Amino acid sequence: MTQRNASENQVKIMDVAAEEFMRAGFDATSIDDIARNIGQTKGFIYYHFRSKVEIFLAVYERGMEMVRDDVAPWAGGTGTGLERLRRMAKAHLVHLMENLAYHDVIHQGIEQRLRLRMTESQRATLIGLNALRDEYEALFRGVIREGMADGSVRELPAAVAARTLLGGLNAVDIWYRNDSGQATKPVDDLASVVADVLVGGFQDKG
Amino acid sequence: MTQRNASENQVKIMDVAAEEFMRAGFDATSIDDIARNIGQTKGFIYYHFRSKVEIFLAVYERGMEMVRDDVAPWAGGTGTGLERLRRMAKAHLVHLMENLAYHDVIHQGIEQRLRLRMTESQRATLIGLNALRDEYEALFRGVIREGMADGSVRELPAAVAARTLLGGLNAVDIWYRNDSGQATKPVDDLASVVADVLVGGFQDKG
DNA sequence: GTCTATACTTAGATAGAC
DNA sequence: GTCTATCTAAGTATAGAC
Repeated sequence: MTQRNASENQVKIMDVAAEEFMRAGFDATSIDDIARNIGQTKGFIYYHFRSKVEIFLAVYERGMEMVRDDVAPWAGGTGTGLERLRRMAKAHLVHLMENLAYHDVIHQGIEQRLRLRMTESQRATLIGLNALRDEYEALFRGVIREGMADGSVRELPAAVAARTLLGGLNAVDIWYRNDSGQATKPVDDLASVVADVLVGGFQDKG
Repeated sequence: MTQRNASENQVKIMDVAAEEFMRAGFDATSIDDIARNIGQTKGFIYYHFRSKVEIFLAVYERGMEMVRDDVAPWAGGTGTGLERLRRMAKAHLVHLMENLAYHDVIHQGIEQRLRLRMTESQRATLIGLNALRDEYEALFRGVIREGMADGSVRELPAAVAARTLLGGLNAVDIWYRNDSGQATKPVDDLASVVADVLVGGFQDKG
């Protein structure tokens, strides 16, 4: 399913499924759990999706497309590579904090463990999603390289650096939800602090 | 089980279980899978552990104790707070790369999803492990604060900064294993690059 | 389109043989 | 101490009613 085609009911199922996958993990979430949380039954779910894995993949795709659409514009625009990198990092963090469940599913998807239990066609879908993910990572690699070219970013291996940055950004989904004390801190302030720590290491101090 | 008391067979089970948990995740790993990989049967496992959750918790504990024992010495010693923080980050990374499976289980444990399906006594064990984890995090917070005091680390909220750093360090376990091209790069070099990116953002540039 | 009833599979855990 | 046989529960998926 491309997200453009998703019906209203499918989106409802994805939203609830994302929350449940975050709460208990993919395996421990039953189709009945998802149905119950919508106030429907199994049959409703199976009418809209072929299997639990399909729901997971749809959530993963939807999440990736949403964050990419939010962050991609910041790769362009004015300023040095470093400045744009910081804007991208912050936009990613704000999106993550406001769509925790989707990001948690992306995180689970990246871990690739489900891959082992997929059918051939589901695996093909996952490969497509991995491409989407690579494309997103490439957005960061590109801006890092532009920063090295304009002298704002110090010399470093762009691929490793991009993964380190994205890993640090995504890891926020682990503790952000677990710490209600932190959650009261305004999203924007918290995103700034984390973005500064993570992007600061890219700066050329020469 | 405290790790001091672990028998040879228990360690063998933990080592194999950690690999399987990494490969397929906790839920999708059966006791039979673990037994088969040791060349034994279910009965062998259940003689040494009461349940699958107990194995998971034991692996989590063992992993946390191992990394703490490796990293803690670097919190002390000579140099500024920033220099010591970098040594800790690098030691953490090297340990992670050389004990991927244990770190992957720690990562799963931190996500707290299993908590929902635990007995009271297992939950109590998990709370103890969370304390161990907090203690480890405090090691980083402490050195960050020392760095702010000696002027090597810029002013920032230590708690958020420590979590951001540790999140970035731990996220390496996601891609390190998935990229055989990177894995050929010497562990030490890769650890240096990642540590520099992550700790660089702490530096006081004033 | 949605619900109910059910078939089927998998795997955690235990009892008892050896 | 380890193995084999078995009980049991849970949950995916489907068929067919409405």
